[in-house]
Amino acid sequence: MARKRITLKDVAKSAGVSLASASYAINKTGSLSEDTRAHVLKVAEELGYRQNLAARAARTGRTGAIGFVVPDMTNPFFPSLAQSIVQRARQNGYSVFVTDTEGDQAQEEEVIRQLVDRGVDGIVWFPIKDENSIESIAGDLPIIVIDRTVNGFECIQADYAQGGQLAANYLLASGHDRIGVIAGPMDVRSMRERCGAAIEAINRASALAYSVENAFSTELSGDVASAIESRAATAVFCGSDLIAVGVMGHARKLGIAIPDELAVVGFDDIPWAEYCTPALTTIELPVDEMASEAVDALLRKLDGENESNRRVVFGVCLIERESAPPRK
Amino acid sequence: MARKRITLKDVAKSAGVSLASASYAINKTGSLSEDTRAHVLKVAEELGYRQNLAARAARTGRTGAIGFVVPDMTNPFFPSLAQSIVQRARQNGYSVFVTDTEGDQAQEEEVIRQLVDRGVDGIVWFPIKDENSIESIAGDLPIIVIDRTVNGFECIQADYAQGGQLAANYLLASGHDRIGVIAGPMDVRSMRERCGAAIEAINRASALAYSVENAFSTELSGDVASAIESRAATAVFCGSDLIAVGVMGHARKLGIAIPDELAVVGFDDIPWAEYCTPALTTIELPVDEMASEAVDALLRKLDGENESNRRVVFGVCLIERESAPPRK
DNA sequence: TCCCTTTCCCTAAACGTTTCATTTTGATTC
DNA sequence: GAATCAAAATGAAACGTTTAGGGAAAGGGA
Repeated sequence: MARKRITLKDVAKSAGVSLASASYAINKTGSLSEDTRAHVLKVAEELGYRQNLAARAARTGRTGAIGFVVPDMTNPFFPSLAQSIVQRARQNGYSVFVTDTEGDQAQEEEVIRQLVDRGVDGIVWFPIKDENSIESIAGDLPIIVIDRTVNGFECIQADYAQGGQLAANYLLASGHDRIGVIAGPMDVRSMRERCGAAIEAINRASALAYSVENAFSTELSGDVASAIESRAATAVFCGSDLIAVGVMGHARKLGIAIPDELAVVGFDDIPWAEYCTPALTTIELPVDEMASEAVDALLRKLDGENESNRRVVFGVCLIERESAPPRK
Repeated sequence: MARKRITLKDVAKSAGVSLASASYAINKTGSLSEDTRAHVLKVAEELGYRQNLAARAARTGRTGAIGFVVPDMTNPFFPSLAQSIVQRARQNGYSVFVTDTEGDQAQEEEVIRQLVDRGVDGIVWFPIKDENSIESIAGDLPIIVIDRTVNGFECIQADYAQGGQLAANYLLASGHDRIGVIAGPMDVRSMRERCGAAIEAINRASALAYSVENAFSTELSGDVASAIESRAATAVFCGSDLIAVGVMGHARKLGIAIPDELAVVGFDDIPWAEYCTPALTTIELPVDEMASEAVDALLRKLDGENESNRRVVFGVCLIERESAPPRK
């Protein structure tokens, strides 16, 4: 059953050429006549030859694998991000090691170190925190940062500030004049940007009812809960959809009608936003594009292009659903 | 900046021993005195030596990597499954290539072939279909099947029939005597099992109102929509949570109150089930345990244990939430 | 005829490991 | 002091590739 693996040597012998020629033929490198190339390829095909990528990696120092490091796979961002990254990488002949760091920075370091050991050619990294220094472990390995901001690396992001503005302006235009902001953790930069922009816009209209902070979770802190109970706002902008879901749940428990008594706008457009009751109005990020760009940027870097410290920002848009209808 | 990578040769030289001894020391194999072993390890540490796993793989034929093949990453199953698999693998020194086949069997073959080329030591496979034959491409590579049933491989599953029964009995015990079943695609075995068991139990109580089929999706087919509109049932069991969400949405649109006029039970306990409105009563599968067992089984196989064609079945349980309260 | 290019192919070294087979070491026994 | 033996250490081959450098054959110009 387990017949021996066909090696390049077998192909070469069977085709009556040298090992080198066989290699050139397979890799379409070197100078070979069309005839021999075709002949070798045909023989390889017949024999069912498959490259041994481990050996190749040993020789070339390039594994054709990249790493994807993510703080938490259950982050609703993750699936579509991962899907796009894996697909895009595969189209270019790369495979992807996916690793979860459980939101723990020690594990994050460890994971990256392991990837380096494995000899990945590069990493797409969704860091836990914005500030970070992993040069010591990653050396000069090409790394692309996604969603967060880390100095010294190319960063792929969405225009969070634009998102906050969009949401705020939308609520203002709908006639709300008492608007609350329920932010996520303000130590992550993208959160500061989205909520900062929202608060600024709302403030300019003198419509800010309150501004509180919550974890990236549907569980609400006491502050947030009492802000809602106060009914000081007729609309809220939430720093993430998860929070928005929590807010809607709590409001329902209090008998506050959504959207009539409280309009809710989220951020991220996670897959379930569409299926909440009421369906969540939210800011959509072009996750697929971001993922593809991350891979593309990484591959470019692998090909030696040096455009370090670039920061690519993708535009976002507002998805109107039921939790915050267009006109009040 | 990019100082040369430290190789085992450097360590050996610096420690004043042969390459072989260095290797033995690092791998804790061979016969070495405790003294030299410790000394080599110390030197390696000082120099910051890191094994080149690609080279090692070339020599040993084992890469320390496994593949995880999944039909669709946006399947709500996926994140927790992936998380557990990746974690468990990492604890045992393995890294995981994650790949999405986009529900396409041609791609599935292609993906598996690529993994084989990469020299993965084994694969955890969530197949698209139950019947399947990939021996030709996978050869004698250790493979564990998860969730589906494929002959010739060890399969890790949940007790779907038990789940169907639980749901049916729960609804019957709650006093329902006209119960509908909205199945998912019946060409997947686990769906046949869960719905078959449910229908049987309901039939025994002569309470079956209707039984229709839908895709794995929140979009409802015409059949399903009209079944709901007919109001022939006071409760439905849905073959998957996604379908249940779709049903609840449609019912709401028709003004059918949930759970009062229509109780709904789902299957899978996807992450959002808890946050639906009303929160979805559903069957929970022990996803983490299944994932861990899959990895463990694979690792056992890699260690030469031969318990092929085993079928491991995990028990499930019913989670009571609001969409189908305990007593009517 | 001689020499120079070009085209094609080959030999052999290298990548960083592991591991087999062998040699060295040093203690123990006669 | 020689012989024996296990333990410890080593030399070198192997894994399946890639690739630099060289050389033979073929063609062309003088």
